[in-house]
Amino acid sequence: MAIATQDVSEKAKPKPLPRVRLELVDIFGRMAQGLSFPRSVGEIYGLLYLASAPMSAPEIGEALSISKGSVSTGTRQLLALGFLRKVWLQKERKDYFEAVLELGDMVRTAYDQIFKMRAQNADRRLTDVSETLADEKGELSPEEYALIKERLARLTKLQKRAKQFMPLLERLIK
Amino acid sequence: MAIATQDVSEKAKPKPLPRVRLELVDIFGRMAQGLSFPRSVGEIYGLLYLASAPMSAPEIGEALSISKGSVSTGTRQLLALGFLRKVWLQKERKDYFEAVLELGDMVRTAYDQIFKMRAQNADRRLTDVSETLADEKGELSPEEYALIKERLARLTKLQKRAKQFMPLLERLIK
DNA sequence: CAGTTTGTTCAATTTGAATTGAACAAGCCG
DNA sequence: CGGCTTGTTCAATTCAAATTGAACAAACTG
Repeated sequence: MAIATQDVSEKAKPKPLPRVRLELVDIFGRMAQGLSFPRSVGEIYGLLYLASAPMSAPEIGEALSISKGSVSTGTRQLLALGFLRKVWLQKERKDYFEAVLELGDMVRTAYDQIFKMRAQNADRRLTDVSETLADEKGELSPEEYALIKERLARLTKLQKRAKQFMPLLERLIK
Repeated sequence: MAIATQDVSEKAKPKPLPRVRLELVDIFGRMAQGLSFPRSVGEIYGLLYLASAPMSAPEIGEALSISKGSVSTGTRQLLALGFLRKVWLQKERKDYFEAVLELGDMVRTAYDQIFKMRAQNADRRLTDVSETLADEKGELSPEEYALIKERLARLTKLQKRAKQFMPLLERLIK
């Protein structure tokens, strides 16, 4: 009877992650939080970023001790953002995931999706306010009307500048 | 006996805000959330942005129906970020606040405080990970070591680019 | 087909941040 | 001084987002 140097149980060989990987998981987890994504989303990416082979959802859940549900929603988000790729490994039926390493591209995507959309939104809402002001003109004292008008104009100007700025920024990023 | 057309109670004449102002309060509130600040902080700024005169803390609380505590912490944060100014109005003993309208300047401040600080942080942490990798070299298979090393190098490169990028961005902003 | 594994969805729970409100400190006024 | 107003701090509460876990669906396996 051979001396078992390691637990060689039938299926699970969870083999703890090396510290480097744990640290990167943590870093990306925090980074995600900072960008107001769920921490777990960042952790998944951090885990896969240093993986030497694609990992399956159950493996990911195991390694990070998070639930099936979280892995499922987390990977979905990351796929949608283009941070992860699905990989069909041999004739396995499981899904496998790998990190997209080209983070530069991702920055661009994020910029387009988040920043640009927000700018548009802000634009629309600011227009709405100006309309409201026009509607209310009668109910406001002339002084108040003038003051508000001036300040809204300020905001609009600022926004115009921001808009001019964006293509420049885009060129730099790309 | 004159007919009271309005409630002329002894002290509080809360006079509801015009719709324009409410809308801007809402916009700035949401914007704050988007930038992961407390909504109330954005609302306070939005309120003051269209105020025709400085407002006291109790007035702010009243207008937004938020508590003394929130007003106190909110104004503190906004003052710290430079979005608000304290104004000593005549010989009043209350503090009065007014919005700093130069939002362009504020963008600069925010950039310095938030973005720059984050970049530094990421930097430090990435260095730490590389050190950990060096420590662990012995415990990793040569292949894994090589792979991790390569990927960390990628991140470091990305970060260098980001760093080079920053002064450019700064020049554009200023 | 029954049994197993994988993955999704959603209601319940947990967790963490924002907000409240009460206790306290400080300044002013009669 | 005693009462009144203002402002801060902090513990308790509330609220929203993230996470879990259970129920379900789908795909494969013997």
